[in-house]
Amino acid sequence: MNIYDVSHKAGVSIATVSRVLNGNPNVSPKTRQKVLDVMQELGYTPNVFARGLGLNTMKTIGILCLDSSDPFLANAVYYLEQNLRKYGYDIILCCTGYDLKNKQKYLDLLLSKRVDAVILVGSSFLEPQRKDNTYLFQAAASVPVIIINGYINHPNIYCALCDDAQAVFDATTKLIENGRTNILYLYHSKSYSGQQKLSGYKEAILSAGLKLDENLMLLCKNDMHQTKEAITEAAANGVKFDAVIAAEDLLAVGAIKYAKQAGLKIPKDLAVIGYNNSLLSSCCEPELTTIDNHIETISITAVNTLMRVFSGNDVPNRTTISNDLVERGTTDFAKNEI
Amino acid sequence: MNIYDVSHKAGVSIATVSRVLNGNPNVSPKTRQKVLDVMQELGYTPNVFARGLGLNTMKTIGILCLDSSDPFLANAVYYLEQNLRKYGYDIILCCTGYDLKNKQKYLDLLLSKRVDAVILVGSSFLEPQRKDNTYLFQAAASVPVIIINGYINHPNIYCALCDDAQAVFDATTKLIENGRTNILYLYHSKSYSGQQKLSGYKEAILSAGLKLDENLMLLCKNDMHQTKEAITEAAANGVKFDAVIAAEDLLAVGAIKYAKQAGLKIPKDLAVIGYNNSLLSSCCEPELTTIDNHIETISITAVNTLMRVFSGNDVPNRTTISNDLVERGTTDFAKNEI
DNA sequence: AATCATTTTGTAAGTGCTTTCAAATTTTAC
DNA sequence: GTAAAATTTGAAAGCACTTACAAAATGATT
Repeated sequence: MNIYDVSHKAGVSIATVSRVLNGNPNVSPKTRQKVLDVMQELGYTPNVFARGLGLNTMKTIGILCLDSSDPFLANAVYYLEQNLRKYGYDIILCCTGYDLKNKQKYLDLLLSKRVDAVILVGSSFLEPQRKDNTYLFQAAASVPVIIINGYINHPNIYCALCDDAQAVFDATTKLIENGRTNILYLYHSKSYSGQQKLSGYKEAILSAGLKLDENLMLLCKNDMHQTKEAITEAAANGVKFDAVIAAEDLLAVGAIKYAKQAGLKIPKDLAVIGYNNSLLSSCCEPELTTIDNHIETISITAVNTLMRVFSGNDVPNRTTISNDLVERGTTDFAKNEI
Repeated sequence: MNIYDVSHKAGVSIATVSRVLNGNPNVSPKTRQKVLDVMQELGYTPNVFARGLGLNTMKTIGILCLDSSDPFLANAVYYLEQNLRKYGYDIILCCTGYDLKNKQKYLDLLLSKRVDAVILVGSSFLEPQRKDNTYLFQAAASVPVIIINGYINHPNIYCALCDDAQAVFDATTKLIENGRTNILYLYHSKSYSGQQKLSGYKEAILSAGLKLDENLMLLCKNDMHQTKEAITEAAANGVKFDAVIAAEDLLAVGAIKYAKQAGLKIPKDLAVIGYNNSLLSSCCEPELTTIDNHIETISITAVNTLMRVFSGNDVPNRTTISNDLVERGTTDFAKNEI
C-alpha cells in the first residue's frame, strides 16, 4: 500500500497525491477531494521513512531528561509532550542520568535520528565549565536547542526558566522578616539553577545584614531519608537553625521528618519552605509551603519559542517566567492580605 | 555526507559500507577496519530515514500512557525507557488521557510512525467492553502489543502484571486478622487492574465471613483532597470504618488527611494501606503501609518479553510478577518475624 | 477564434540506504 | 599447481516518497 496505489485508484499521478499529502495549494479542489476520498477509502498512511528521506524531518522533538521518574521532571516532560503534540510533533524521550558521557551519547543519538529540535529538561545539562558544554554547541549547530530552567548564551540555544535566584531571595527574605535568623539551606545539585537558588539565598542573608554561615548550607542527596540524616548530623554537630529552605520539595520533606524526629513543632520551632510545588508538598504533614516555579507555563513557553524558531521568526534567547510562594502549613507568615 | 562519501574514501563499494554498518559477518576484518576508520574520520552517521526505508524499522517502541506525570506511571515509563535502551531501542512517548478516541488516535499515530512495538502503560487501555478493544486488536495485527498491568487474551498481545486481586486479598485479610472489621475500600478507576483489586477486596471480606457493604466501597477522584472530602462525606452519612485500603497511594494519603481532620489516631483508630509503594508513601506522616507491585520488575519483564518476541521465540502471553506488603506506620500488625 | 497568461498536472530525477545475485578473490584439498 | 569450495566484493534494483521542470489544461483578453 503506497502512493502508487492511491494515484492509480484516483486516476492521477503520484506527484498530485504527494501534493495533497503536503497541503500544496497547487491542486484543484476537485482533484484534492478525489485523492482524499481514495486515501480514506484505502486507509492509506504515508510511509514516514520515505517521507523523512525527502523532507529530512520527521516532526519529532528529542527530549533529554535526567530521570523522568522525578516528580518535577516528569511534570515538565508531560507538559512538553502535551503541547508539542498540539503542533503535530512527537517526542523521543531519553533519560540520561548524571553522567556527562551519557548525556553526550544520547544527544548524538537524538541527532542521528534527525530530530527537529532538542529540549533539555533541567539545568543539569549545563556543565559548570563552559568548555564542557561544547556538546551542546555542536548540537545547536544542527538543530535548535531549548533548555528548561537553565541559561547559557548561544545563538541557537533558547532558554525558558524561572528566576530561581529571585524566588529564593524573596522566600528567604520573608523568613527573615518573619523573625527567623538561622536559616538552613538544603540543596543537592550544583547545576545552573542550583547555583542560582543558592546565590539567591546568600544575597538575602547578606542584604538583611546577617552573616553567611557555611554550616547552614547543607549539600544533601536527592532522598528524603538521607536528607533527614544529614540534618540530624548537622544538628548533632551544633548547627542551630529555626528555618529551612530547600532547593527541592523532596529535601524539604526530609526536613519535616527531621523535625518530627527531633520533637520540633512546625512551624513554631522550625519553618520549612520547599521548591517546585510538586505533589509531595501537599502530601506531607503539615503541608509544605513551597515556591511554585510554574513549570507548566515554562513548558508552554518553551514549545511556543520552538515553534517561532521553526517559522523563522526572531526569538529572544531567554524567557523568564514568574514564580510565587504557595503558603501552606510549614510557615506562619502574618497574613498581610489586603 | 552519505554512504557514497564513505565508500569513495575507503575505496570500497557502498554495499560493503552497508554491510559494515549492519554488522554483516561477510566482510573481511581488514576492509571492515578500513571502513570503520573512514567513518570515524568523517564523523559519518547513517541517515535513519534511508535506513528505515530499507529495513522498515527504526528500532523505536511507542509508549502509550494515560498521564506521565502520575508518579506511578512516570516510574513505569522510566524503567521501560532505561531497559529498552539497553537493547538499542528508543521510545516515543504519547500521553493520551482517558478519552478512548484519543487513545485510538495516538495508537494510529504510533503505527504510522512504524514503531516496532507498542507498550501500553496501565490497564486503563483495556476497555470494559471487549468490542471496544478492537483498536488494540488492529494494532496487534501489525506489531506486538505489550500491556503493563492488564490482561487480555490475544495472540499478539503480551501482558506483564502483578496479581492485583491476590495482593489486595492478602492485605485485606491481614487487616481482618488484625481485628479490623469495617474496612473502607477506596478506588478511582474501573480499569482492568481496578476491577481486579476490587474483587480481591470483596473476596477477602467474604472469605472472612463478613458482609459486603456497598457503602464501604468508595469511588473517588484521583486527588488526595477530593478523596479526603469524599471520606468526610461518607463518615457524615454514618459510614463506620476502622481501616482503609486504597487502590492508589494518592487515595490513601487522602485517608490520612481525613484521619488528621477527624482527630483519629493512625493506626490505632484507623489503619491505612496504600498501593504502589510510590514516593508519596514515604512522604506522608505517618509513613504509609503499602502494597509494592514491583513496577520495575514488571517493566523489565515487559521489555524482555518483547525482545523474545522480536527474536521469534514462543513467549507466554501473560507473565505475573509477585508483590509484597511494605509495612510502615499506618498499620500495627503484630510483628511475627521469625 | 486566436493568443497569451495562469493554473493544474505529470514525468523523471533525486533522497540514502539495504539486499540480491553474480563476479572476483581467497582458501582448501588433492 | 590446479580445481573446487568458500569467502569476499560490487553492480544494480528496490524502498516510498518529494520536487523541479516541462507539458497540458484552463481561463482571460482581444
